[in-house]
Amino acid sequence: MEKRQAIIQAATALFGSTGFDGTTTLAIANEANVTEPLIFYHFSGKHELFTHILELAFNQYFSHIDKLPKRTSTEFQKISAVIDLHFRIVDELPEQARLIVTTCPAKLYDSNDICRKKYVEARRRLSSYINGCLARGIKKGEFIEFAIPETTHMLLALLNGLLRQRIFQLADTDTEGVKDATIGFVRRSLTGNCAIQ
Amino acid sequence: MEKRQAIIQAATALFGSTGFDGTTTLAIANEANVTEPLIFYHFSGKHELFTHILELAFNQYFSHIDKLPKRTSTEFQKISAVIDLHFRIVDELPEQARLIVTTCPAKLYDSNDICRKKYVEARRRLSSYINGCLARGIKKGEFIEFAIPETTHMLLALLNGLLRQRIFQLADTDTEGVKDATIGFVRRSLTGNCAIQ
Amino acid sequence: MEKRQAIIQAATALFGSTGFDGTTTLAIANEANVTEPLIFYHFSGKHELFTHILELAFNQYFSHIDKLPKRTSTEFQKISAVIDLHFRIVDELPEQARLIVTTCPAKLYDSNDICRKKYVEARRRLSSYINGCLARGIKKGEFIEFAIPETTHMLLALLNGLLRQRIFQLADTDTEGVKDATIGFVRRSLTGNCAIQ
Amino acid sequence: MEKRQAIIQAATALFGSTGFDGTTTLAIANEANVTEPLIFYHFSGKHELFTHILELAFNQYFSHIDKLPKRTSTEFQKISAVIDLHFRIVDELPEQARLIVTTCPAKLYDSNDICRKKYVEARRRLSSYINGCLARGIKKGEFIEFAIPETTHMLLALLNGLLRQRIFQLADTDTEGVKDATIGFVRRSLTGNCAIQ
DNA sequence: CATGAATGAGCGTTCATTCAT
DNA sequence: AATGAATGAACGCTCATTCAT
Repeated sequence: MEKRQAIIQAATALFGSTGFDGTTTLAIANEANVTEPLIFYHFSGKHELFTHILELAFNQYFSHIDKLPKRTSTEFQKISAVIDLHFRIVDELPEQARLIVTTCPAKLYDSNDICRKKYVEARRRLSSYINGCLARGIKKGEFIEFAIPETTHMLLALLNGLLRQRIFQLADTDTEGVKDATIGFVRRSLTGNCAIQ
Repeated sequence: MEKRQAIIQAATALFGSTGFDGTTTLAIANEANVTEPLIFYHFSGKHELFTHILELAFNQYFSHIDKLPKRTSTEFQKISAVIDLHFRIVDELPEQARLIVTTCPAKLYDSNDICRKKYVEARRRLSSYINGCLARGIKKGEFIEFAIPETTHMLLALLNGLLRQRIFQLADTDTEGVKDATIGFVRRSLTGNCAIQ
Repeated sequence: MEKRQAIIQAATALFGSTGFDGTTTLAIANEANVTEPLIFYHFSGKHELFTHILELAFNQYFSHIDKLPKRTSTEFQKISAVIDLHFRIVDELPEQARLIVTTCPAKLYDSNDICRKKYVEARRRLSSYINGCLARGIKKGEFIEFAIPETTHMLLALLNGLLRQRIFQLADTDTEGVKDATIGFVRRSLTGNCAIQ
Repeated sequence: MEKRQAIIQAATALFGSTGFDGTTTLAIANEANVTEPLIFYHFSGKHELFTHILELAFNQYFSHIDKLPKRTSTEFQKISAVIDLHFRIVDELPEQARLIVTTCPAKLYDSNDICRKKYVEARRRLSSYINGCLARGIKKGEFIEFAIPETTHMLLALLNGLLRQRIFQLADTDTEGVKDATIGFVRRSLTGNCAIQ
């Protein structure tokens, strides 16, 4: 049964670095140190294997989202937590994060594809969390007034962009600094408290 | 000679929707209404064709970046322009934008790949532009003081995230509103002027 | 031990409907509600399983041939019995008959194949029975004079053709009528007694 | 274009001796002295190739049936011609005849299969020809009275059986003799004229 | 007896690419 | 400039069979 795990691990790594179409079942078998037909013994095909590991990856991501704080003294602590999560997740689930950002883009135009469905689901969860924070923050007077859905939308883009940057390591800037800069940046805009903390 | 153009157009569309490995030369030929060998007459192979159209796409992007204002009364006008550019470009170069965001992720781990090189180059140009704005803005007192490279890094992520969101159309939020929300959000954080304009 | 029987039954049905090469050991296992390796426990391989059930089928056919009447008042009663047998056998051994006519044709050119051997054996038995009837019938004056081996040959073809027709159900003509028509037809030709009985 | 012919010829021979499932595309390619992918260039797949050559074979058979005499002085001349055809055809179209009798049995239970359809069509044509002869022969008084559809059915079985016997060469009896014996046998039964001619 | 896991060999098929014309 | 015919290499997948348990 550990060979099944080896297949999953190998497939996650390979799909995550060369994409679905760029990865052959033979390459997966070699990477997992098993023979090719074993992949088809444990999974009904290349596509089902992909679907399986993509679901695993997204489920881990979702469970992190679900663990985001629900009660905090300030709403910004929640925003801060969601930013922090998107920095942490790259270290905690590096293979899964890579799998998602590498394989999905070539499958996002097919609205019945599992990738698209999971992407939409992830957006929905995150969007709902952030939206709630912003609405309560404004109501409480913790945040200044701004367009809530548009700001949520923009924050989602920011989180996604940051995640991708870290995964693809396109820059060499110190990451801790970027996280702090991001949190500060967002805090100033949301709260209107322009002091550098 | 117009058949060469047809090939380029077809390849851009197909690579952009199904990725490099997910697109066959036969599919390109059919889409372009030419025969397969003609692709090899005009280009030395599938990879060279891809390289060619990817360079075309990036060059158009670069020329937009180069046209970004160099002299403006405030530095924020430049920041605003670069944000605006990343909203406009999806409408002006939809096929090219789609090509880049769809095909590159599966090729970004190979540091000799054309995708990686162009990505790095794009980052370099954008980074240098924004970095300069921030440095001058702080010096002039237009912006508050913050860590410049980290903020640049974060703004780059934001631009990239926004671009992808529009290309993949994952949400249905009104775009004009998102652009305004983004510009306002960034302005407040950079200038420390927390009034809603 | 009843699982062994289940395998034999399933294999007979499947080989008989899709042929030897068109039937997989997995399909047999599924149809028999056993696991695949059990087939190899009970039989040394797919081919041996086939050989085994083919022999069973032919042996049942042979034992019917052996039970054909040896003493009758007229020789035509024997001819009539052999015709009757080839109508009855389709109802009595439907799976076995189907197995033989479906699987053998693709194996008849290999003269060492079990199919060829059994076919030749069946011909020999039937041929010998009919040949004897005809010879004795002519001698006795019950039949008119005709070329005995050629007529035997033709009668064998007729029996085989009738058998196949019933198995494949290519026509919807009432079968009882066909049997009577056949018996009458053959009687007239053999006896020269042209009256419709 | 002659390579396409070579594929057709090789496929006809191989399908005809080892059946559809027992013949690999590689074997066909080797027999035809071409490479395997060429088969897929000329035909959309193994099955389409099979369908194509099976249709060719049946069409040749049908055109022979269509050339059967329509006006003759006696109806029995037509019956005699149809018997003669089924002896001749094995020499004239040996590969095609072999293809049909070898490959079809394993496909006859699927009523949507091309084999079944062609078999039914062949039966229809032959049946209609023979039925007409019998009806007119009885009306004219050339034939004695018997059940027409049942006799047609039986004659069809006889023709089929004779064809198969010659193709599989199960006996070594002189063929010319069998044909004469068959024609005489059938004549006596149909006409009631019991004299050996 | 019986099975879950595993495999070597080979299957039908597709791919990017070539070449004679 | 353009194509029909052709191919070497490799693909995803299935096969009959084995073996440790």
